[in-house]
Amino acid sequence: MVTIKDVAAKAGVNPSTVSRVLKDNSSISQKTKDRVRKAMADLGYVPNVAAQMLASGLTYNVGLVFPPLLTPDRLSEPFFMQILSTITTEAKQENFTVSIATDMTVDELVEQVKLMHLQKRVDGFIILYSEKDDPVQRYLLDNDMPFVIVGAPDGFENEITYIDNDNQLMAKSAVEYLYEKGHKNILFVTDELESEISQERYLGYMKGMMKLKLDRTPAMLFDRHNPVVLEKLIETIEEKKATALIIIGDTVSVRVMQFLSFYDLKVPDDISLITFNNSAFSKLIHPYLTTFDINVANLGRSSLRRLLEIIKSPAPLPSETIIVPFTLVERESVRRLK
Amino acid sequence: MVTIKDVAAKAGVNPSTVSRVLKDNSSISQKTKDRVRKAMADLGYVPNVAAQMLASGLTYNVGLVFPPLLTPDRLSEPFFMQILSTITTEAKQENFTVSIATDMTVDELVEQVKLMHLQKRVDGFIILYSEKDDPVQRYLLDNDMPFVIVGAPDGFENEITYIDNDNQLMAKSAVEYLYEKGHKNILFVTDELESEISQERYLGYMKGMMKLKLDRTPAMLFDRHNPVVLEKLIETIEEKKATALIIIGDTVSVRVMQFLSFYDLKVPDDISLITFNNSAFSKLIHPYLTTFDINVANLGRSSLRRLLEIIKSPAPLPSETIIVPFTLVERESVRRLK
DNA sequence: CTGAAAGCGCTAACAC
DNA sequence: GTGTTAGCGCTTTCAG
Repeated sequence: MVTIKDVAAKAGVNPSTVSRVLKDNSSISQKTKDRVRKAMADLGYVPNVAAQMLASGLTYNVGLVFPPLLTPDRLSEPFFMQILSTITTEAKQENFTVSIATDMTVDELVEQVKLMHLQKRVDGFIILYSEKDDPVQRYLLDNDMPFVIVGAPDGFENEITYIDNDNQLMAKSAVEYLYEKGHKNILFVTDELESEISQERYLGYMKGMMKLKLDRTPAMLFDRHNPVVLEKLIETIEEKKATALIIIGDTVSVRVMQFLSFYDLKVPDDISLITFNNSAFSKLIHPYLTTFDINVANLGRSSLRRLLEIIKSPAPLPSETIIVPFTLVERESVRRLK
Repeated sequence: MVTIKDVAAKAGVNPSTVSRVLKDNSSISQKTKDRVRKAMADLGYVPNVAAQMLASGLTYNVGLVFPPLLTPDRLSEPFFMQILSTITTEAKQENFTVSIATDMTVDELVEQVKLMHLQKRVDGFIILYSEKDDPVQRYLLDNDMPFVIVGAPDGFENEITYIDNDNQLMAKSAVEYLYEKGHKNILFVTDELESEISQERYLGYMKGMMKLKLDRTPAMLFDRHNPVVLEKLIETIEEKKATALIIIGDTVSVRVMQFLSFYDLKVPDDISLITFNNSAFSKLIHPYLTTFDINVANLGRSSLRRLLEIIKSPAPLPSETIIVPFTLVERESVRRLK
């Protein structure tokens, strides 16, 4: 194995000089930098991270924390692989690597995170979910470990950095888009009401409807295992003469579409549909879904960038919320009303 | 930070003794082991991995290599998140962590793998795809880096350890299952013919049909962007009076189902459908799919276990192919013929 | 069965 | 600008 010493010998300098060149230290003359770099290249030198870690206390590794898998289906959402992939790619550019924490429950998750922290395996974390009173957040906060959260702020807004889309604005835009297409009787449909995402999007729907002076309806639940809820949805559609649905996400939309077909409601002929995420599901079957692209690549890139800034900053950085723009992808599920 | 020295002092022994206790070295008396362990617990000692790595050369970290994302949709398959999650969980049990390599092309991928290897960040790799003449495999082989592959053997069978299902047997079982249900005119449908998986499953179909003396049809392609291929599929179904389709996977099946509905063919009333993977897609819309569960948890566990054996073994271990059993999940897409 | 001591490869004051 | 010199925390011969 070729070490810093070999390089130093070959370049005729001291090991510490080589170390400085590695860090592109400004107090080394260009001339010796060139000489040392040449020696490195000639010898095929690659720094040993373990040694670097031990000496510097930095790991050049970040931890990526997935949501607890109580609902295993959740991980089937393409979002997670997408963001994993963009974060890893981005990290490579910065010479960082990525390690994973994933488990069934928050308790096991916090154990993993704790271990990674205590063993000094990572310099910081990116968390891919946000829950109130999350023990993982609590632990990292208590131990001054840098971290950012991808998702909707949910408490701690002033202590934690969040990276997210503007879900309210997105839902509001959905209303406006449908209105432009001639729709006025619009319903908001979701499969759960607790999450920040669902609440924010519902709020955006309300705002949009209010601004356009349209008749607002409380959020409709879609639970494929609950007949009364399903019944209620159909009733409301008829009663309100709804011509368009804003649905919480791609996956749910596919299910809703099939559900509607059981009642002979065709999308988009009888009813239009607009949704969020632009995942692989939106092009699974026809009609392909008109959907908001949440720009996962950008979410991933921003979260890693910001985390590295926090890690590298000597003084604690102020928390902030970073908003990533979205775009509307028009496909086949919305039709223009005359 | 509490170090091995603090523990040694507290327990009244030499640091090297503490180190030995950490490794559960057999030459330490039970008495001192107990004493040292108590000291560790009291002080809340956690070994510093960087120091361990540097001194021992081991990292207690494995690399997980995802397929190149030329076809980004591929990562939408729930398989990848599932196996990522089982491997990480399993690794934690063994006190290992997991790092990720994922990128757009094999060339970038091999760069990442190379870096992880040269920097000595990992002790070995698990590769989640197999391609002929894959540069990643080549590199690891050339550099004596331990690794295993999850997927179908595709060359190098004698040098590399594979973990996979028996895809031939699975497809053969599909034929037999359909036959029991009264089906005789059975077609095999896939979205691509090149991969080992698709070839193996097709071979299994052929074997099964042959054994039952049924009429075999060449593999049918399903390409949603190619009208002539689609046309051909429908023609063949009519011509052969097919009553059942064996389809390469869940995702494709959902698309095929919708395609069939355009021609007024209902599943399972007019035509039955059996498929593979048992991912979230198989319960996305009705009829829920009858599908083979490939037992991802087992694939993940076996691959990690085996990799650790290879890593820990002083002498090179013989390569082998590990077959993980599958199970059939009966749902709604196959009906019994009278 | 346990202790002593020499590193593992690199970093970071501190000199000059 | 560059060299000197202690370590970082742990492992691993080698003694005894």
